[in-house]
Amino acid sequence: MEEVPPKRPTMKDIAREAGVSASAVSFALNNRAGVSPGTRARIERVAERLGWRPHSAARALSGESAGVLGMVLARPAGSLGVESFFLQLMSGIQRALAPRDHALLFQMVDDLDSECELYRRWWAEGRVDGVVVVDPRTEDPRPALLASLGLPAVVVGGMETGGQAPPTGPRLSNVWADDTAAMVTIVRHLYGLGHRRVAHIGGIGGFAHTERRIEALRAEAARAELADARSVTTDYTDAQGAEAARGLLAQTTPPTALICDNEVMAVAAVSVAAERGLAVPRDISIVSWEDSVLCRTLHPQLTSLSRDTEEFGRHAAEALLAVLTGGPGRRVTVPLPRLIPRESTAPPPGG
Amino acid sequence: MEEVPPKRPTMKDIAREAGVSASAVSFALNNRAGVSPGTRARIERVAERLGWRPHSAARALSGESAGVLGMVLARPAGSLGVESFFLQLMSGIQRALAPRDHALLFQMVDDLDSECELYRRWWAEGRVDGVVVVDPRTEDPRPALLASLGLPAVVVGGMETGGQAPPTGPRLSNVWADDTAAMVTIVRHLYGLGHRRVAHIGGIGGFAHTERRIEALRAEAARAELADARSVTTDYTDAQGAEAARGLLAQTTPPTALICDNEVMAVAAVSVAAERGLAVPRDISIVSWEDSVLCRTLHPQLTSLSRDTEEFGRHAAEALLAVLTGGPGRRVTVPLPRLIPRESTAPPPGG
DNA sequence: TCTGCCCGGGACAACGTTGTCCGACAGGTG
DNA sequence: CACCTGTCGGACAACGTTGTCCCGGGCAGA
Repeated sequence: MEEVPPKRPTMKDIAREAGVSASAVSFALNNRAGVSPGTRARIERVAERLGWRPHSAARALSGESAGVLGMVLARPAGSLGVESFFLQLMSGIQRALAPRDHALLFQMVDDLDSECELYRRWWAEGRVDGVVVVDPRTEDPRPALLASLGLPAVVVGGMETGGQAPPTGPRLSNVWADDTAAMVTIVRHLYGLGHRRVAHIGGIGGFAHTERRIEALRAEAARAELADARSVTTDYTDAQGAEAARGLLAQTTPPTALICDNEVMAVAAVSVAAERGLAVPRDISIVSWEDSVLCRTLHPQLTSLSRDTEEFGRHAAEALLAVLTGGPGRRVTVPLPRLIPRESTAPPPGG
Repeated sequence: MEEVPPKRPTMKDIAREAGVSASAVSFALNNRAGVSPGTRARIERVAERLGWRPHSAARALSGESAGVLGMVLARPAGSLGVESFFLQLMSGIQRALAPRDHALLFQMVDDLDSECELYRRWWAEGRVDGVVVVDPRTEDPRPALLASLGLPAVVVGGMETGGQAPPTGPRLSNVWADDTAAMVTIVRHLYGLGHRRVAHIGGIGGFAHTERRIEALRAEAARAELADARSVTTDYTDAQGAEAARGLLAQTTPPTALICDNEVMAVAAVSVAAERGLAVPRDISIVSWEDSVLCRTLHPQLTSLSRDTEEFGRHAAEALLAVLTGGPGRRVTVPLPRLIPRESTAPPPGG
């Protein structure tokens, strides 16, 4: 029974022990001039011994940064997939944040409106110094909202479509992956194997990266003279992935290869193929845009696009911290993902 | 170019507009007596119009709660699986927290030591009001540490082993699932199908729930006179899951059924079976302790133990909030998970 | 009409930091 | 010996909120 309530040490405690004033302690511990080396050392020693750390609320209140970044994930209730993407992204963000003494406030909400509402609340409550915005859309209200609130942000996943100017700003950075180039890589891999009818099971329509991939497939198909390279949008779930696969494979001249925007839908597509008596990769090839344990564990192992998502998160955190310290908004492009050919892609039947 | 820096409204602003003092505003907005109904209404109207929200740091500083709960996930770098468990748990926690105006500070670290270090830091910085502790171990330093810091906590996943007293305390609650009963359910399902040689690919040794499941299998096997019901511990990854499955299936009298502590290892086990020419469920039955999209999407679909993880998270949040408001530490048992028989379990060969 | 009481509401301290200002004291110089 | 300059360090306000204290006015009872 530890009934003694442990008191966290404050600067006042340090000042008392070191025989100086509170301001001297503040100067010493913030490495500011105005304190003799001897006193500074003594103060630092006492602080160390007492295990002192600055009280985050007090620091935030006196104008310093709160030391907290926010990240909101808008997902309709109950539609949590098994994508490892977000957990890995967060892992990367935090690995960059931890040494800089910043923490991550994370919240999931149901939709975009709630997300915007939450940004307003966080701003009004002074909770966060900046936010990480994910799942950018082609028509996205968030950058404008955050700019109007003066809340620094980094958009993860790029935002431009067509020739539009990239939405960076004085307090907005942008970290993105080159989906267009990635799609070209995939299509050429399939083309090289002999495929001429390729279809794409995409993610959520209106998401910037979904639209970019659709556009990239269309352009590359036109260039390579592929027939009817169509894209279908889904909500990333296995159910809609399966439904999309069924629709595509039921056509009179079905595609010989499917590109799936995440691994969950790729697995669903494999199941649908089996259900229709099609063997992978003999009768149909399947590519997953996301690599994960799953893709390597399953049989057949899935040909996947592999990117370093943790690294992605690290870049995002760095970009946001740079904006926080007053730097200009910048645009970072992460390395192009690699295509890892495995067992699920092969020449098409009769090819 | 919005160059005007938007100012967040403070109580002072409200006081000025309403023609009262700051303390009157505080009284009115906190529903405390001492303000006439008319003045109260006027103040509330102004606050509403200005979109005022209490500044979290100021509130925290003046002795009120910070409105932040913390959750640490200790995972060795790069061992993030595709388990949807934690994301769903967090989702549930937040759904309970949001209406109570609490936020969740989330951080991932490499190991248990870093986790303890982080609790110390959070405490010293006054960052959190309480923490959610996951992955409890049989020998766990965290409850004692948190108690010594006076930091309220809820342990998710139960902690007792054997007849030990459940570690609840004045500021410690405990939300757990009855793994023993769940294991009994699984074993009886398999026994009913005719299986007499069952093995268990468990999670991380030393984790309380792993040890509980191991013990439960041993006890139930003894009762039902099953031969050699052995358990193997792993790190939850596909790699170790596969290795464990290989080891078990290579025995001279291999088991006819495998119980896997998560879905990733269950999938790995299916692959290993295929690799050895064994068909699921004809030659070997496989049960996954975790249900997810994956288990329903794969072929054969996996017989799984299904629990409402979001509900689990909600219970955890409620229990922690109860402790925060001064309630006694309590022990909550979540509903027993249901076993969902699918295609991966069937009578054993020759059974 | 005077005394006592209750109640609305204002002034002020407190929380733990940071930042500004200014006094004290040491050293060197005229 | 007096003066100036530079540095060390203390006193104090500020941040936005909550909590305590107290004052003044209205009302009831004597």
